[in-house]
Amino acid sequence: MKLQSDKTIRVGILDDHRIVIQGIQTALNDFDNVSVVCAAETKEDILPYLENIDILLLDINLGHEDGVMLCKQFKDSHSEIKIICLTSFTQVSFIKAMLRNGADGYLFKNVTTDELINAIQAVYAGERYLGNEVNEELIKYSLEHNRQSHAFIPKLTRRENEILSLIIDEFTNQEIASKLFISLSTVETHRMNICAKLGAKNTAGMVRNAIKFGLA
Amino acid sequence: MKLQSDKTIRVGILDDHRIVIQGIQTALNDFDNVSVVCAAETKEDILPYLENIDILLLDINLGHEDGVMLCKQFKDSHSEIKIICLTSFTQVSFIKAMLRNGADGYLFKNVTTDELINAIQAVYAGERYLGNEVNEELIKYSLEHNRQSHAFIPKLTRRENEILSLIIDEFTNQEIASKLFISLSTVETHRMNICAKLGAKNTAGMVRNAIKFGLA
DNA sequence: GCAGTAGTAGTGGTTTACCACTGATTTTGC
DNA sequence: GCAAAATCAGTGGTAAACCACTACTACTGC
Repeated sequence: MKLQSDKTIRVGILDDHRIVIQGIQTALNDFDNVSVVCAAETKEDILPYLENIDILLLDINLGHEDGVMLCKQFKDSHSEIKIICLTSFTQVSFIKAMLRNGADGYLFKNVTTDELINAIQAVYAGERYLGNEVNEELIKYSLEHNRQSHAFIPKLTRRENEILSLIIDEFTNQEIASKLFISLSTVETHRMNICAKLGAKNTAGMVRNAIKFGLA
Repeated sequence: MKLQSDKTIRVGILDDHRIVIQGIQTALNDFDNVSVVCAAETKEDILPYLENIDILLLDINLGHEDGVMLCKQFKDSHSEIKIICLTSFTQVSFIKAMLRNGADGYLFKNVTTDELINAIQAVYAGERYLGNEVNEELIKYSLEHNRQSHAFIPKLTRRENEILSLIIDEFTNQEIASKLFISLSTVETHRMNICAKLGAKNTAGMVRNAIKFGLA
């Protein structure tokens, strides 16, 4: 299969899921003018190759590393490189963060081969490319401030996490209030909010779900 | 490449990330005796195929659907099917939940092709297979959390276990009394005894310790 | 037959959690 | 610098949990 450009586009992959790397390589294999020149699972492994690739496909969730930060670092050290974020994260906050940090494209991992190739071509040509579903997500977000989106793991605030831990450690609301130098009613308010966020009806469900979601 | 078994193992994939599906298909492509017969992104899409596959590779985070629940549903409706969880979630709570819901294997998505094949073979042969890193995670967890649990696992009576389950399922004492056709005070008595046996001071500690001791 | 355990049930409390509101102040994100 | 989120705090009430007792019955094992 032949692409418009005559020059071969050198693509690098940084993703800690080997299955994903394999999937991308297979998808791009049929295209003569795109070549996967390196695939790495960590920042250290990809660094030596950065100077020899045109486009980097970058995941956000890289085990202990943060793809959002890496995007900025790579763009700072290698300004000529184009970065397409390829991730499972559909939250608008991540899309915005990546674009703010210099990403040239954003695709969800349910991308089709066609769209992946389109994205690579567009970004290589200097355009910005967002996947169809990415655009949909952005539009949906701007229309209705959909806070919950598809957050599978509820996100608690710093204070809520603090109080949740104390609840699980068997402290009563009054004890927590004294410990944190806040009033009883404040603790009760937080407690209600935690319950709601965790989809629980009472203390039992709250603790159960907290452990289930790995928040404890 | 030839596997031990003569019969072709029919594999199905349920994952909402097409790249992942593609990666698995590629990885399994080289093996004659394993065949990916279907790949779906939603529960509805996979349902018609369940009767014709031996092993299902199942993700946990499926957009709006919950893989943990689906595992139980599939096992209930198709008891002969083997399920291997293939996911990014490394939390022990998810591993336990999947195994409790009947999963036969658990792998993280950074699995190698070799290990994926090993897992499929083992599970097809009736064994349970957990990935190396999955095992490491479980060991790490048990070292961190279960210091005393080896020494002392509280023994609850049949009735106490019954009531504990209902408490964890967010039922109030009154609701439990009605459900079991016993009086409120009986439930309260049992509840006090459970608390004492689990070394807990209140509902939060009771649920926490019940899960810690593996009673939930 | 008797001790031990499990299950049941009661009285009469006190303490805590749950809940629906409202609203102020501070911090954070664009 | 504005808007949103987070944090803090209150009223006033109901529901539920917590607690210390006692005590009957049925079953189990020696």
